Amino acid sequence: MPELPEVETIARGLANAVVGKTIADAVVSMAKIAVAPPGVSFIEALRGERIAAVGRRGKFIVVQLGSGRRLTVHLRMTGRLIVQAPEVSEPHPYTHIRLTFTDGWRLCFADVRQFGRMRLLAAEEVWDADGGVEPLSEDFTSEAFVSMLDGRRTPIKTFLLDQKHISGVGNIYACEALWEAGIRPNRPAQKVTRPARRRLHGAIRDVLQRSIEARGTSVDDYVDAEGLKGGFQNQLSVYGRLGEPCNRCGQPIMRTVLGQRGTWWCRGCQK
DNA sequence: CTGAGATCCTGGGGGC
DNA sequence: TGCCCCCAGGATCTCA
Repeated sequence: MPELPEVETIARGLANAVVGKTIADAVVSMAKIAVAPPGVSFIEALRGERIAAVGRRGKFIVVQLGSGRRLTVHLRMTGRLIVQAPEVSEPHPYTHIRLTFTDGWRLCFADVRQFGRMRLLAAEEVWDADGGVEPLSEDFTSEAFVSMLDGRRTPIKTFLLDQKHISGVGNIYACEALWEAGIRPNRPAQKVTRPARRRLHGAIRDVLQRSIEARGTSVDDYVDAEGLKGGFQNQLSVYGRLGEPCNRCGQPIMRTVLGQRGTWWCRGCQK
């Protein structure tokens, strides 16, 4: 499941690989995956577009095009972006969209479960009005986070997963940050003490930053745009570690369900 | 504001 | 061994 660190890693790799290239042609083999503004043909609009830049917003990869239009990509659980050299002939399995550049290189969007989307935006289209704060930006201050939790009765972990509040945190990093801060995932957000909120704020930033440095977490089969696995799975403290001893207190890691999501935590040191 | 439940999909795991 | 059933999971939507 690509979350902020994985999406950041992919975006950086993609920037290296495709910025400056010009799209010669696009092939869409599953229509629902490729979304365009009303009356605009996804394929026609992309022909001749130059890739100006590649960035990230929350869990979205944002491709800036020469015309001022943008392409946003959300990978959901199993989506992948693959850069292929001209000499690679066999298509990647489950490829639904393929962009071919004028130099013969290709960018493929593949997705087993078909939940991901590639969306073409009009030049001035506002698309992330509801998006939350970027947790690694300067706007995400400790004070801002502390007050965000006031009056929220929802479990703290559910709060962290809501992209309207904080953009880019998913299941893995919500679990890890709560462990690092020593907070029980089902604690109502408003009941988290102020010192604990400050610890959590630091833990979110720390865990995301460390994962970016490790090029993300490869559980299931996540790989970046260059086909490389991440390394943060070796640093996970709770996620996916049911029954294993806690690194901090030795108690076995628990798994419960919160907001219909698997949740891993330690009864010994998360209060 | 909040939570519950449905929806979208398919590979793979569990059960028999 | 083989087959069927069922479920995970991010975002979004409806309903209570």
